[in-house]
Amino acid sequence: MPEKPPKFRRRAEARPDEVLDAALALFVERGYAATKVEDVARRAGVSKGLVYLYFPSKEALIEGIVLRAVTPVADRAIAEISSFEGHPRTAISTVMRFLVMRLSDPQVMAVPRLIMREVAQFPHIAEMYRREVLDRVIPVLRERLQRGMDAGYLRPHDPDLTLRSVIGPLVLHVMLAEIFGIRPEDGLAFDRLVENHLSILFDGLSAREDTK
Amino acid sequence: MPEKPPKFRRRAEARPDEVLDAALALFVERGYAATKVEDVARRAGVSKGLVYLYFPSKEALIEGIVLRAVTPVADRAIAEISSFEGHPRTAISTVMRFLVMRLSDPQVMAVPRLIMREVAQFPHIAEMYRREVLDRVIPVLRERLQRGMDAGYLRPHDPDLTLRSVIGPLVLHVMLAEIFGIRPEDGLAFDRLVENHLSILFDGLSAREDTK
Amino acid sequence: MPEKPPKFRRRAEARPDEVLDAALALFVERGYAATKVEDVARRAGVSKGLVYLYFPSKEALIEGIVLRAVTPVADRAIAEISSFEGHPRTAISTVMRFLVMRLSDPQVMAVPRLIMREVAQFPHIAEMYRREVLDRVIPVLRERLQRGMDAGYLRPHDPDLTLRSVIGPLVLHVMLAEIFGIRPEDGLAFDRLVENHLSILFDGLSAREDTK
Amino acid sequence: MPEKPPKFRRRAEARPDEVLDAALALFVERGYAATKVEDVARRAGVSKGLVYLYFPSKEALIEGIVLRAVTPVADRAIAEISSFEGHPRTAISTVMRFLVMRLSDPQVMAVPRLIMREVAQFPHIAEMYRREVLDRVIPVLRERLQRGMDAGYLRPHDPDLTLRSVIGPLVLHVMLAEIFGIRPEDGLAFDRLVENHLSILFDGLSAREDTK
DNA sequence: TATGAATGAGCTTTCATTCAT
DNA sequence: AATGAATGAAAGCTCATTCAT
Repeated sequence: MPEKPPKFRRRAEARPDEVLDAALALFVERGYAATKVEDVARRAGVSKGLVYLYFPSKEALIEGIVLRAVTPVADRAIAEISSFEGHPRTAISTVMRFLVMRLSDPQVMAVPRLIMREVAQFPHIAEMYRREVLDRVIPVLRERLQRGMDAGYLRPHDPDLTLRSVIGPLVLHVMLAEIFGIRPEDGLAFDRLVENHLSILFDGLSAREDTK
Repeated sequence: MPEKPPKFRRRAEARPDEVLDAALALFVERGYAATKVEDVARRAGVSKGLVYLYFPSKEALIEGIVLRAVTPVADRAIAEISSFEGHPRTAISTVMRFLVMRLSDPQVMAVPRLIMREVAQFPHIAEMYRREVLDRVIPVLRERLQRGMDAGYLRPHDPDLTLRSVIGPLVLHVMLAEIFGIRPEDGLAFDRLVENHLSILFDGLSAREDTK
Repeated sequence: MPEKPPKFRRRAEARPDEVLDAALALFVERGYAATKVEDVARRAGVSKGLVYLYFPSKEALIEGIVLRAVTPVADRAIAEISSFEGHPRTAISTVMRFLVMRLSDPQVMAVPRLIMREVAQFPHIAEMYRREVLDRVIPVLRERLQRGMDAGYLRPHDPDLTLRSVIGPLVLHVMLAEIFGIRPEDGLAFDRLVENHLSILFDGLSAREDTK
Repeated sequence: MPEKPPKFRRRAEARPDEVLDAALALFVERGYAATKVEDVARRAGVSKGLVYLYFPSKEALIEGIVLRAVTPVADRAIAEISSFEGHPRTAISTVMRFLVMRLSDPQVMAVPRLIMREVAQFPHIAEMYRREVLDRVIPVLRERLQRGMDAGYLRPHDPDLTLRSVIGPLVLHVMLAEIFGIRPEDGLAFDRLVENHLSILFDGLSAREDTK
């Protein structure tokens, strides 16, 4: 009778994170619905029961992933936006480049990818995301646009709608790539996207009449 | 016991459409996963078996909805974009206003709402949507931007990336509203969104140096 | 490839009862907790899913069993008690003998056996049993005792407590037999129990002083 | 950081009893099935593992509770019954009043409450209860009834069946109260129950013909 | 002694799909 | 063309029990 290997390995502190890593990988790979809790457990090298020791439900896994990943990014983005004085172009450009740099790390990109694919299914998580990210980032961004307008740097506009013009293209770019597989020939090309977008955003698409 | 005759017998050909209507309503109301085929049947006033007579699977229902709704809109948008000559601002503005007018009809809006919520779950449908809509609209739009650039109406840019700047804000606006419940105080405010966006898109956000 | 036998057999009307019969048999045999819904289905010769077509949950099976079996008996007992005039001894004796006759049918006895074993676990069912049986039988019995007392047939007593003296011995007899396996050598001996009990109940256990 | 020393260290020997106390409280509160071993541990202020050090299984907890509580009562009841000479009415009345006094202590009452609710589920425990209590008390009681009959104090009857008439009402009274929530308006009213029952038991319910 | 992280068999319930009628 | 009874695979979750520490 061969020796059975020890069943246990105590790593209480690391475990929840390991489980979350496994879940993230699988959810991105095959989607939330198609992933069984047992798969997550197997991937994390633990038993099904252990997953439920740390997370009360399968849905809590997605919640945990999003919460873990998203808050720091939001914090950073807010800090970045707020810190800059002067022309908002600098602030927005910096934040956007920072975001893009972070997103270029596939490990990091996995989360927006997941959010994009699944969040709409889970009102609970959508709400959490709104609370943790959108409700914090949007006001800061809106206020920054307002200040830029008040200071005469930006043309008059509705800041609440303008922020859709600021962020929307980035969101659509990721959606096209992740959901529909439509991306530039040289990959995600985040850098080029941002440069192209910022140029349009601030200077407009129209050829200047005086330079025409 | 005399048979109570139906007042008038529905033409059989209308049936699939009625099933699709019922499915659309329910999918939007409670989501695809939470909707049972039996619910769809009941709502359409037919039996479960009949649904399967017209559609081979539950997924085929979503497919049918998207296909039915999306192709005409794409056709129309393509025609619109292509037909305009001169400054592309006119073409893009017209298409966007047309889209927005259509989307303001809740009946029509239901479909993008559904797509937004569910399409990511179904690679099959995502692919179909890409094929039927994106692969047809994107090239036309790209080419129009290219022409505008060639003709000197538009500043130099990468048309492939620029179209994200054109469409992205609209997509984000709908997402914020539908998924996260974030919308302007006066409702969806599509008109104001489009005006604000078009102004930025073509003239930029920056105050003109010469007018400063 | 051998012919697969037809999967279906349509007997919609009989099915719920067949399922209940199977459930009753198994619950009595091995207890509620130890019986899987799948076992019930197999015993009834149907699929697991069918059970859930007629009964929303496993617990609903017990509920269904009790409800089906118990209401008619309660009805009959009430009618019996109410109908008799004169000395309540006759009424009570008749009812008790009727009950005992019914209980001697193992098919019928199965239900009290089940109630005795499981009902305490299910507040929901206990409540239903109280509502359907106890709340209907107890007032009738109490009132009968009261009338017997008013008419001078019975010595003064508290009818509410007395009915425990009337019914209790029967209950204990069944409990001893079913739960603890303690029963007279000649089996359940319901008849002898009832005669013995009725004699004590009405005439007392004490030897009459005047006959001593 | 200095260790906060426990005020006094519980003697290890008290532990099993404390665990049993916790288990009893929880089993009565929410039932055996709904109580997790971990709950018991927490309530007892020990770890889950320790419970298993003292009791080999969850079922052993119930067994321990019943065993601990029931033997002394049985012993006492047996002694009481045996000790009395003369009219068995005195013996039975005394025992019954003693029982009732004990049962009025909620701490004590908890055990019959538990037995009533759960014992039927556990053949093992039912058997133990039969062995420890019923097999010891019943013969004594039966023999006492027999002696009372032989001595001419009691009318002729079958002592084996009569003891059901003696004990049954008490059992039913507790069942109605505990399982179905049916009890006299002034609470359990054990005293009144016993007086009412003893009067019927010995003197019968019928009005004496000669006093009528 | 004492802990509590870890296990995993087991069970209820759901629902898309089938097909006899 | 139409029905709806019947199927059964599939998956989330629980919790008594174990054992490395």
